[in-house]
Amino acid sequence: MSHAALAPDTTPRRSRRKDARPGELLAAALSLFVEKGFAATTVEAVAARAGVSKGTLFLYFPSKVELFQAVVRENIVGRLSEWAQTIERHEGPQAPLLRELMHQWWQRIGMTEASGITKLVMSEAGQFPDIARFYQTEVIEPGQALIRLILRRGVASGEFRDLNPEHTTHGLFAPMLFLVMWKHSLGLCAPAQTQLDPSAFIDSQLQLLLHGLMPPSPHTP
Amino acid sequence: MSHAALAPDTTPRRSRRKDARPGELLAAALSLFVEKGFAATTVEAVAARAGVSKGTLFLYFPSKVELFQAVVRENIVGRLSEWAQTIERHEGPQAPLLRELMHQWWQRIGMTEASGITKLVMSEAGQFPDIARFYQTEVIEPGQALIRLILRRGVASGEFRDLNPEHTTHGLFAPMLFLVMWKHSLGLCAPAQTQLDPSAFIDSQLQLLLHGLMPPSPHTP
Amino acid sequence: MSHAALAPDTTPRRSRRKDARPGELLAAALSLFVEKGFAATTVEAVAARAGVSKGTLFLYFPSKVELFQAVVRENIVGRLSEWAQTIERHEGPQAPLLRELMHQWWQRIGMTEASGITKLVMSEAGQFPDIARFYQTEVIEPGQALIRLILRRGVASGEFRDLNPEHTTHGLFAPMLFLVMWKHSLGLCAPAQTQLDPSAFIDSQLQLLLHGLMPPSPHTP
Amino acid sequence: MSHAALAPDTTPRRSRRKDARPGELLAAALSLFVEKGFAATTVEAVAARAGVSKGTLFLYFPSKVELFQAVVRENIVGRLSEWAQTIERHEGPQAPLLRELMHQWWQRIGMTEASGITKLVMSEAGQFPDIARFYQTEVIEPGQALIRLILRRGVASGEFRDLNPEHTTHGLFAPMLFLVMWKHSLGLCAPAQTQLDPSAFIDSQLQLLLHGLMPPSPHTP
DNA sequence: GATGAATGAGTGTTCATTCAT
DNA sequence: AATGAATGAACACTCATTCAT
Repeated sequence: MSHAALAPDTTPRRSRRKDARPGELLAAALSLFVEKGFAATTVEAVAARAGVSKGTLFLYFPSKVELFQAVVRENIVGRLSEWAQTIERHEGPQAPLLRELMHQWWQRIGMTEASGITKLVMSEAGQFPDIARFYQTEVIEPGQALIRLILRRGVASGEFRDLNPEHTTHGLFAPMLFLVMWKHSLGLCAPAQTQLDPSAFIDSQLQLLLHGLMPPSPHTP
Repeated sequence: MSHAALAPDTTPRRSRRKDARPGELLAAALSLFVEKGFAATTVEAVAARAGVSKGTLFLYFPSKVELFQAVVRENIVGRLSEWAQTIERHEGPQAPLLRELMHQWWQRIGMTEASGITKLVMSEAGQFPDIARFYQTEVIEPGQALIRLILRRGVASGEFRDLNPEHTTHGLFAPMLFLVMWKHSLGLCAPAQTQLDPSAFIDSQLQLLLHGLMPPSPHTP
Repeated sequence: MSHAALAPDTTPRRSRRKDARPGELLAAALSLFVEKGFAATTVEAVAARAGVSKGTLFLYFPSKVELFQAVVRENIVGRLSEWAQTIERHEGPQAPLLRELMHQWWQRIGMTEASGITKLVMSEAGQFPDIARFYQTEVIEPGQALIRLILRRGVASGEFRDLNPEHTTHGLFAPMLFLVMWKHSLGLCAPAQTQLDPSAFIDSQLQLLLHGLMPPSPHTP
Repeated sequence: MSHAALAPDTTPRRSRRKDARPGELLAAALSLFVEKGFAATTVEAVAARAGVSKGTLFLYFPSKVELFQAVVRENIVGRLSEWAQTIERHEGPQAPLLRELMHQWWQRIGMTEASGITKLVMSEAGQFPDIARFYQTEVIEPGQALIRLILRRGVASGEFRDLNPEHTTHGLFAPMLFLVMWKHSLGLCAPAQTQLDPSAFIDSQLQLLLHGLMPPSPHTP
């Protein structure tokens, strides 16, 4: 309608929008799936939040299910590599590293919108086994591998006892999972006096776990 | 499978079925709710699995939500009152009681279909506030009250230290929640070597927690 | 179950109830149909109010429609014969008779539950043409005949002018119909200041009509 | 029936239909509501009569009740504002205005399908309080306000006596209500000789009312 | 005769999906 | 590529009617 071609803006509107579309749709879908779950999210609402029509959504994603799967895939990759580097570079005792990582997890994932992805995946995994497999492979297993690496190093240096590594790993995951689910479900309607201070909770759980990991104090007979 | 085919059909058609109906419907509802979640389960499917028509279901349960609540009462709330009695009657130190209760929980809820209900509630609480409040009121709060009672008794007798009761309660719940979510979502597709022995996991978590709860033993040099 | 046979009550319970059943059902149906209309009345509610089971109702009335028709028929007959006698016996001017009859109508029909029948018939007539015909034949036409008789007598004696009798008859019915419909529908939610004093309204309408019926005053040129 | 069969099908399939849809749906809804009443009319039947699917109806009207309200606005409320203008602009005596308006009412509402709406509301107001309140607010009260305005002006100019305005207003409505109920219920099966000429009936009722409203003429001996 | 458990065809309403434009 | 009008298969829930007991 206007003579926009004369303007210096050389990036053509159409094609830039075209490239951006899937991303805008995925972002809209992410926030709605997190907010309302899979069933209660309508494709119309996703399209509206992305500023396109319902038909356009189906141009990029052939069905609601495939949109959901694309959302999960899009938002899972590449979260762990940073921590992998931190761990690899770390020198000194492992306990402060564990403590640091768990608090970082809370700051960067647990307390942010990103924890909604975890909640989403856990909630809908039963209906979408391939999503569960995907998350298991791409997130859970690499995450557990990092933890096991720390534990192995601690055992090797004599800082930790040589306990069952599965139990310890899961024992470290359990409070994080608990916090995520609490935040996104029942915590929403828990009475005020049951409210939870997540950082303090992490601290207390870590203290228990680290104490359990420590070797029997040397001056015990 | 049995030789029953030769026997005349002795199942009474109407009057005697009436007593059995609610149970059949509750069983069908439990398995479908666990399998598909609340929103994705249709009352028609429940009725069909119970071998009756849709209308018949509404003869016994006035709505889908109340059917669900009946399922929860049947499978979970009932157990809580049993445990309340066990706790009330208990004499002696609290640590073995906690251990016993957590293993009973695993045997009677955690490892059964009923644990799917907890997963369902955590997953869909956001969309069905009625259900979330119901579960919070009828299950979570009474359950936490039982735990707090044990903790208080332990503190009173000097068996436990006087730690933050919220953290301890949540710390006891976290592994159970972890097991439930694990079993019903990601665990479904975890590789064999990551499989978890739930009883042993409960044991190890309890050991950590109980150790953390014990007062500094006076006779340690 | 009891030895009631020994008691002196010789009227057998069974048969007496049996004879009373249809009447109890009709009474229950009448009040519910008046209260809620045809569609919104359930046969279950009728049976419950009559103190019998749903199945029993269908023993006496083969369908909801036929129950409805029986209710209307049962409650229409024999209301007018009294007034017919009053009119026949009346001597003297007709105007006070009309006035007396309309106020009696309000006292005996309009303000009582009976006006619900009229409302019911008018409301459902479109769906039940034979009920409409029945009411027309059994109530409306005899009623109009009575009015026409009065008018004819008034004209014969010179008390009334010789106006179109259809218009006058309908003009006398219109305020009664208006009161009935007002009472049973919109009047229910009219604001307080629009409330209507039925007796005063009848008076004012009668005054207009009677004035219109009077012959031109003799001393007018 | 027409020669159109030879012409190519020029009815545009989608985009141009959109403008016509609401009107087609409203027309279908009007005739079905009048024919069967509110409760007995199904949205599916309305859609079918308009030649669209059930879902399409909900594209234009968010609920059955709002469809009904749109029908009322289209067919009745619109007329009221026309009359409001007529009344406002009117100069000279009020009596001919009243006469003109009542005849217009008969031509535009009373004798058309639209009068069935009034009958419907009176019949089903008890079961659908939303509809009753809506009609009361949007039709009855504005209509009465118009009548009261005319009466007030007539009293102010000395054309009318200062009678009870409620009774006079209701007295003017009563014959219209009578005609509507007559047309849509019992009149459907009244014998031929009882048939009513509505225009003449309106005339005669108006004459009575206007005569009653006139002040005692000062120059009568 | 009387019961009440059981049915199944409908209700209004929603929403993923299609397709002519 | 993008639209948005149109669809129709669900869904939870109701209720007149049936029929074995």
